[in-house]
Amino acid sequence: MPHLVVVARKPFSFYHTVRSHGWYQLSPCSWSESDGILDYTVHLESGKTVALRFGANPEGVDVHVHGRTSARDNEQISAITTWMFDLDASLAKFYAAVRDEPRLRHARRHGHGRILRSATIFEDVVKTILTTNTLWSATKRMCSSLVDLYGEPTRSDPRRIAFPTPERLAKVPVRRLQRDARLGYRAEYVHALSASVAAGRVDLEELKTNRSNTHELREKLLSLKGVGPYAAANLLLMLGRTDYLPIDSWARKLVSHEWHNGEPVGPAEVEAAFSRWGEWKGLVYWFWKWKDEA
DNA sequence: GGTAGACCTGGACGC
DNA sequence: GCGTCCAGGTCTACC
Repeated sequence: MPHLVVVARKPFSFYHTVRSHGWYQLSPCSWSESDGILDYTVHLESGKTVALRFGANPEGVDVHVHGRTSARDNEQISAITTWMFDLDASLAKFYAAVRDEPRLRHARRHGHGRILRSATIFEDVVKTILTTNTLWSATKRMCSSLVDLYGEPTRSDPRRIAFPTPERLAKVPVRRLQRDARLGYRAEYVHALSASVAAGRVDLEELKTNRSNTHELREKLLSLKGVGPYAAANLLLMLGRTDYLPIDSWARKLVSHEWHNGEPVGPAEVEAAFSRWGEWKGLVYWFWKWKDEA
């Protein structure tokens, strides 16, 4: 079983990066709290599907690979690991910006600032669409259904399944996505996105290295059906762009209890609460220690 | 540009 | 167990 160590820029916390948001609960991720192990299955450019086991390492991330891989596969696995855990991220400016904020005193100590990603932007966009207008339990169910029904299993263990490729999902009729995966009206969005990516009309992976300003990137995300202001801001954060707030009902609830005595608030109040943090407001919101959890 | 209604599902609640 | 209501973002049609 090949074993890789992928080096992280310090400070880095494997645990807090995995737990940075709910992605670790979404298939094909599987997290063991007691062991501190994140299992993940991924489809490689070589056509192989491999099961990966991520764990903490003093230098960064330990990766155990189940299955035979070539040197080139291992290079891709290292790159995927670096991307998923944002190991190259430099957070010094963020820590400097929040140094005097009591509610973010924990940020540097915990290595906060990284947000767990999937191997591909396609997977993250689909998962984000599945978080909209629904309960978290339904998001988990829809995600598991997509993986179980249309994902690619590894050769050695049929229970280890990678997230379906755009090509695979593009071949599934919308009605089946609605009926079998029970995506509801989101089935149209997922199908259209998959078809566009599979046909080469939309290149999501280039967003990983896109140097455009955040506004242009946001416009590109908003052009995808099913991606609105909340989903775009969420995806921007995952892309390392921290100047938009993912304002959903949860954000409004937190801000309401933090600064408005539980009175209902709208997007304007959420914006106002974090506007002073400028380019960092997305990260500040994400890692803010709320009154209720203090 | 702003707003209302539809979209679909799961959970809570009342009967 | 069944029916009803509501919450959850985004899209489309309309003003």
